[in-house]
Amino acid sequence: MSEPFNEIPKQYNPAAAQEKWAAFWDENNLFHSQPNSNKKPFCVVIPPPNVTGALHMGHALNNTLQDITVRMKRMQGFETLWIPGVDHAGIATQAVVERRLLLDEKLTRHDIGRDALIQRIWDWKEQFQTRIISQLKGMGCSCDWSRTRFTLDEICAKAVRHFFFKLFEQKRIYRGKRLVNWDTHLQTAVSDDEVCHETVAGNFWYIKYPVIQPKHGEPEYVVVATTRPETMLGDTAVAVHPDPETALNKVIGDLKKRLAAAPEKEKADLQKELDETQNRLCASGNTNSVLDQLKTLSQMATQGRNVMLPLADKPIPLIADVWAKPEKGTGCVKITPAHDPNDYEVGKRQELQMINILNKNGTLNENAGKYAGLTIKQAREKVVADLEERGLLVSVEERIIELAHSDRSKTPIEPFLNDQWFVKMDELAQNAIDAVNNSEVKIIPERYKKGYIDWLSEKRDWPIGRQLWWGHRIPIWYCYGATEKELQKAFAGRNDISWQWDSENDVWWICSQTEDLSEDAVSGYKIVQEEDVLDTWFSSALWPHSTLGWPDQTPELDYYYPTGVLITNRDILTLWVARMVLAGKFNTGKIPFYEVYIHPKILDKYGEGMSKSKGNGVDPISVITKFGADALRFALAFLTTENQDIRLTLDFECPYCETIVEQTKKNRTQPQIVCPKCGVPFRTQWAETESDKMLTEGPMIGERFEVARNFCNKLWNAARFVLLSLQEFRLQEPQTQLHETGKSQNHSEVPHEVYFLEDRWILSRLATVTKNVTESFETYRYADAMRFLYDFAWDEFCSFYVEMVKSRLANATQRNQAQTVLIHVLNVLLRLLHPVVPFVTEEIWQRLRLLCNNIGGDAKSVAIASWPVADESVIDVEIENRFKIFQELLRAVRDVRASRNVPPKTEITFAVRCDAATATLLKPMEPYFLSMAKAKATGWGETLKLPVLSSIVPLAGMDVYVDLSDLIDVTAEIKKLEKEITKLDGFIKSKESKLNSDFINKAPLTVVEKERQSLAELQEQHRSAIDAVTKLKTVT
RNA sequence: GGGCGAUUAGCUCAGUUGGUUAGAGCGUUUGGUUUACACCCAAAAGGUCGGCGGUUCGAACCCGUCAUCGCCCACCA
Repeated sequence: MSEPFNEIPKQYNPAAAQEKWAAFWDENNLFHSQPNSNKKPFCVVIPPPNVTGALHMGHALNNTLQDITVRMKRMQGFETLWIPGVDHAGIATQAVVERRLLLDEKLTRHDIGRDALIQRIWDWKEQFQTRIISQLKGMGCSCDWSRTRFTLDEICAKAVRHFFFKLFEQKRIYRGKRLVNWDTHLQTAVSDDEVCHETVAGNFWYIKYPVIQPKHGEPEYVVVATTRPETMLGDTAVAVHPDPETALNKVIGDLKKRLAAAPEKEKADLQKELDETQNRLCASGNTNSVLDQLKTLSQMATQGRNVMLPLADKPIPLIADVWAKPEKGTGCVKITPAHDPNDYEVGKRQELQMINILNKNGTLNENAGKYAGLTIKQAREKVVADLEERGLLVSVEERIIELAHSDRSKTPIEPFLNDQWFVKMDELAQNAIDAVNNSEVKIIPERYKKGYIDWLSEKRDWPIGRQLWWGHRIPIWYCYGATEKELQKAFAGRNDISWQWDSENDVWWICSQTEDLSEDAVSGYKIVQEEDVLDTWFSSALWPHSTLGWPDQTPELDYYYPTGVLITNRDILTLWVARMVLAGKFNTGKIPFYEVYIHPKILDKYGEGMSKSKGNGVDPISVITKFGADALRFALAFLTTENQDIRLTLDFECPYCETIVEQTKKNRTQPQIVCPKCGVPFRTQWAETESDKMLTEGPMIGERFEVARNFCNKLWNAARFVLLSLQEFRLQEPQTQLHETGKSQNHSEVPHEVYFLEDRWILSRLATVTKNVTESFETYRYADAMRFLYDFAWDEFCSFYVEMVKSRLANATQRNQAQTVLIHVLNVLLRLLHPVVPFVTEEIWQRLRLLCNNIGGDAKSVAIASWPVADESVIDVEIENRFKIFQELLRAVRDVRASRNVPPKTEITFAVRCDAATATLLKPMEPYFLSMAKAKATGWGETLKLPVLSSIVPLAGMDVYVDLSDLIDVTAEIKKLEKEITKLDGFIKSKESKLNSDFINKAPLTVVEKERQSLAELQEQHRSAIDAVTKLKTVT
């Protein structure tokens, strides 16, 4: 120990403890785990953070909760393994690196090529993996760092290959067309999550499509409406509802129902909508009703009639499809299967041609005829102009439309038809549904189960390809022209190669389970690998078993799998959790984890989620620097309740003058902020330029972290008190083995009389708290556990037990026993707190261990000391109730002191009128009234010689008379008592009426009895208050 | 449009299966350097539990409904 004991600082120094104990745990390999047949396994896999950037408070929460569970399990004697790692996060990571490339060097990925880009992403990944791991270590996470994995490393790659190969062999993988969100600027597909909808001013064009050879009574045109006229070049049909009358009537019926049930506010709008829809049924003047027109068109559609697609000048079919809603627009809709997701579905149903009119860079391609080469915007203008010229434009409406934009490039998204690899979900999804439905996998809180089941129940096939460079490349090679015999010959004797014939494209798909194939693997033909990479979730779906070595039957897989619990965020319950369950079942036949705990979301002070794009994310290290890792963890755990998200109000603090600079939406993304008070600029976490980085960083502060920091310091000081006492008076041979294992195993053998009331009280409370804390942590009720610990440590241990034990420590004959209990309680408390505040507890525990040798058994760290087990035999309700009376009395006396402004050094005297039993109980506590309230008791019991001038506090079952002699203000006393009497009157009246009602017949007997007793007590209090007033009045 | 959650003291939140007078921290007020702690101690003030209706002997809690806020999913020719 570097510090001599007599120099225990008054304030806990988190930075020093963090550094020292992190190194100590590391050197002693405490968190390394290996299969051990003598112990039960407990394994947790980290939700691998994306290597896109540094961790924020959301991660801090996630990992704090995991570490709490993991540390507790380890102390409970499980062979505990927490596997760390990071995720390559395909799209997101490639995008940040590309953006950086463009920003710094004005280059695109096409300029530098695939290999160079990937190299840059690896560099990025190395940088952020290092940062992330150091953040996790800084937080105190007890991961087995020797098992750190990356979703793109060889071990994970091997698992990905095996998974893919197995799916391929079982014909669960197929290739199909799919519309992707195409970012024409970045020239990449982006996921649905990376699309944001923005409202923009747009137009709604009504366009005539001429009917080819209209018969008598048939319309000459079909009018369709669109916000995207240029896409008409890719139209392959116009749709009308097959039975518009029924459909329209159904809509009208629904609207009427909604109208009847709607709140007043919405009625006007609904009525309008209903009127408009109903108008479609009626003919006006000499024109047919909308419905009649649609009926005619619907008939024409069934006859296989065509309309002329203007500008392209080619016939396209009029089709009947339910997608065309008779209540919307003109009731007819143009179908552009290659550029609209809904139209694509129609196209598939109706077997329409799908014409892609776009190039990947967002210009029109040769399918657009004379419009080829124009940008979308140019093409739109030209198309509209041409239509107008030909008289085919009916009208234009202005309209606010929601347009999908790429989150990354902020340019509009184009739905773009692409070849895509899919995994069939039917059976796989069903297995994952079953696992949750039959509670093999338990989702906590249970309400999240529904989302999981609903999502999987759609059984939508999983598109697994991404048009990216960063990721696991799809292990498929294309071979054109070869015969199956040639393939058989090329891969003779290889069971790690499988192939299928793609009849649509006349090509062989060759899938390799292990190694990459060279282009001449099939002699006489050049084979080429698929360019696309796999969806990131394809590899993270395997995380629980791939990290343990699957597909190899490693001892780890055998021992640790299925893992214990997965602790994660709610928004990846489907994308990730569901897929882990289905992949786990598919690959190993087993579920990946028994429990899934979904924790709250971290919100900022405005109630918004933290995200990189908003800039409201906060680096946990910034909080650690200011308050310490323990405070960070403590605060987060304290806020983790079952159904409330965590709102964190964080503000900047000027590093020079400590002025609080409120974080606003405006300044939260700025690299530097000028302190409004001292005028000196300081940097924030967003500092990027050299000059900004030179500034001192202003830490983020928040009330919740202060509270937590204060708690750590309180614990530190309570321990300091114990340690100082032990330094002065070394503990003699302990009377009992209370502190040996954290369990007061021998306590019940010790006669109760040996212990003082406060000893029995604190031991009873400790047992209860141990039980409560354990139960709460085991059921992921973190906030409950924290409350138990906080209240016990602060209010019961520090404010009462430590205070009361002081006099006994000064007494040589009583000292040993007091110290024994003190050490025992502290030891158990440290263990219970250790999972949450590992550093401060280790620091204290190690110091304690040096002074009393056997507090930890064999354990050299509290991290591997045994978890306390509540000894329920010491729970003593009677003692706890008695103690409550003492506390109440003490508060009453203190209150009199405080409210009468009696100087702290002035001793006061008091007497208590109570029954004999209470008197017997309280008499021995006299010294505590003296030491804790500087109040001397002059009498206890039924008959007392009472001081004449006293403040009287009526309590349940007793009255306290505090002698104030010359300090008393009789008028004020009377006033106070009269107020009390009024209050009591109210209570008594309400109780009386309650007891005169049906209550006594219907409520359970115990409740009625309780009420009766309570009334009696109130009446007694009332009586004594009246007496007191009478007495005081005689004095005046 | 579908689903989920929230609304309790000035602020941030607890509140077990319905059962005495609804709790905590911060903030506020008062008084304090009482040999662990001013990151502290002692005490006080502060709430018709979002509105309305219902069930019940009894509702912060259960049911209905309205209002406000947030999140997720789907969709918008």
